Amino acid sequence: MGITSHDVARLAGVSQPTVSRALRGDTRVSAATRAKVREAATALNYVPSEAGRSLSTRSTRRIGVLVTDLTNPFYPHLIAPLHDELERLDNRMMLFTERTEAAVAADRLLDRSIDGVVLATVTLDSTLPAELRRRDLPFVFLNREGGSPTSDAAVVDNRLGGEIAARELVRLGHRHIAGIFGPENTSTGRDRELGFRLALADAEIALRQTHTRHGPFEFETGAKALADLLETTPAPTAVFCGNDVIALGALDTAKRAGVAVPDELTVIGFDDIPMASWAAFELTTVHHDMHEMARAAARLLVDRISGSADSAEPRRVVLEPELVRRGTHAEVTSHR
Amino acid sequence: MGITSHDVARLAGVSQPTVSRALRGDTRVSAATRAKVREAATALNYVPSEAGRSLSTRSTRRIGVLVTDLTNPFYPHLIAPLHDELERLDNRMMLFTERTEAAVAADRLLDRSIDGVVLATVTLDSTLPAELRRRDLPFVFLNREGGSPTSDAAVVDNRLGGEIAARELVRLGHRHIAGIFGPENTSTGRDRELGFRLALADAEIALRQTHTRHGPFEFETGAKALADLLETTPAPTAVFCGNDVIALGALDTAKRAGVAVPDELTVIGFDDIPMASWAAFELTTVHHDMHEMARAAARLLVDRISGSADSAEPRRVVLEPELVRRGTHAEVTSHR
DNA sequence: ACCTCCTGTGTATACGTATGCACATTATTC
DNA sequence: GAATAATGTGCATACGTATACACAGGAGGT
Repeated sequence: MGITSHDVARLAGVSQPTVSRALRGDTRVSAATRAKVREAATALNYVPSEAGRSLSTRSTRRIGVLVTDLTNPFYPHLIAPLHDELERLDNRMMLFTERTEAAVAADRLLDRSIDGVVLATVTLDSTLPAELRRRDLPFVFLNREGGSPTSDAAVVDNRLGGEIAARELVRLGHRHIAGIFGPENTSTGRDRELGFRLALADAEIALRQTHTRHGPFEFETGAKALADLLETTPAPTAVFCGNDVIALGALDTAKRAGVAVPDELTVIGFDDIPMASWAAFELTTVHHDMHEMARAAARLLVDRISGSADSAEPRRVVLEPELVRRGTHAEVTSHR
Repeated sequence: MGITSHDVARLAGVSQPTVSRALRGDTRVSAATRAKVREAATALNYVPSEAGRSLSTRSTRRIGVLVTDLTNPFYPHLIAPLHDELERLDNRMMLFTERTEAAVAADRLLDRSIDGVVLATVTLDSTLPAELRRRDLPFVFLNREGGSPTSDAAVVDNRLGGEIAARELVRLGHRHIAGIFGPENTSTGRDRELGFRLALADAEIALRQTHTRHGPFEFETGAKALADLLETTPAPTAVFCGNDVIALGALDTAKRAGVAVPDELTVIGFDDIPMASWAAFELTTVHHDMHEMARAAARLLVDRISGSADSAEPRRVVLEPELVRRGTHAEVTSHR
């Protein structure tokens, strides 16, 4: 059935350990033997068994990636570069898309089939980070952070991003401002809202309770929330959305309701996913380098696993956001 | 470090094999012993080693999924239900997003770390299916098929889908018709084009060479191709796109070029991804049940692996497409 | 009381690779 | 030319789990 190193050894006329050494580039093996072994291995189409190797080396070169919802257009743009960087570092990616993140999932992570975990959609109240730490399974936060600050993480300066959005709205003369924020139990949701509120407060602009909504970072959140907000008086002239996907939902509702963007309503998003620049949207948004963030997370984790980040203090990579002005923002023309 | 079944055995005062039997629900183990073992396992937070189990059982309950590009909005909607169905069948998903699909990738698949493969972006000329068959690694085609017809597959009736699109354009009175098709070396690209051409021919409408483009199933393909097509004379009054993502690219160009859809140009897509129904697009498209297709692929593969599809002939699940009329189609009003 | 059968558990071993250690062979040194 | 060092390879074993098989002990039958 499966070709093993013993088969290769027999054909090459050497012992099994010599096969292992020859193929792994052990310098103590002679050139002649190495050639013989390589030849035999090729002839038999030998591929080393991953399970055997893992059992022996106690390392799998496999990384678990936890995401709640793949169909959210945001995550693929995080996962793709993450995958590529992990491959570059000679690790394979194992994707877990769990709605639950419960104890059930934990066993999947703790069966020693992965060397570490990338947490991309953790909530602030999740017990998973603590559990992983307790079991000595290395992990890194990507995009979102957990409650405990003593972990490796690759994130954006979300608070600054919120401030940037707020300052732009102020600059454009908006006074009736609304916010459709992400979940309060995520670091991204919380920090973007915090920065936004602080900068508005600095400009002495109130963010009314009635102009505030929260929800998951999904299209439907923006769609429903804006429908609500359009009913309020005074109607907001601008709305800041917790991320681009929410903003796209808001734009959808605006279009259906016949509200002109940006003439009657300014919309600002967060993330600058590729769709934001499509002609159908031309979304003004807070940009950051998602690819670099994902790659940084991969590097942090692999460093941690290899121990070159030797039980050192946690390392954080924080990216700078910046505003990208496109077509969904405008100065206030008339407001009563 | 890691807790093993030996540790559990010692604590429970039994032998290691008894631990294995007790935890796996072997009926020959007494209730009392089972309880003791369970208790010890819980106390120690024991999680069985995946590598040890795989080595012993020669099965990993892990499925490889091959996709070229995750950031293409189409694939997440295939991968999400695939993941869920695999989990439901007690298998884990291992994602491989390879630009290459070369021999490099093959070793990843052949190291016995997966029990089977879902091929979601195979080309007709790929040698991978033959290689997998040669190594006795079960696989299933999802969405696209390879050249060899003797494999399990879950696909759409793409030819019928192409015919449906063509008939609709004919019905609407279009005579100057264009096509932006997918790659000719994919079954989806080829069959949709074939069906489209056949149905047009039935209506005695010519599809001019100058009104035909091919390219990867990407946004840019549609965007660039439509820019080209708008330069031709007579300009097409309708364009059929190989899939929705291409169609969205075409809509993007139409919008930028000031071409009114559907008044001046009818656009029809394929797949009916969720974005197609967004207000920004309202894309008329050929719908099929992507979720069911993905789930079917998962079931076919798992059946094949478990051997209940005992070396039987290949099984194909073919889904029926149907037209969904939204806002990007219209009758021809004036044409010279 | 003997034999048989069944139930439950332990013993031995397989799965495939990697590595510490011993050892044989050859090269090096004085 | 003998002692020593360097080089290359094999032997034994570990990694953690699952399973074929042996076997002890008790139940049931006559």
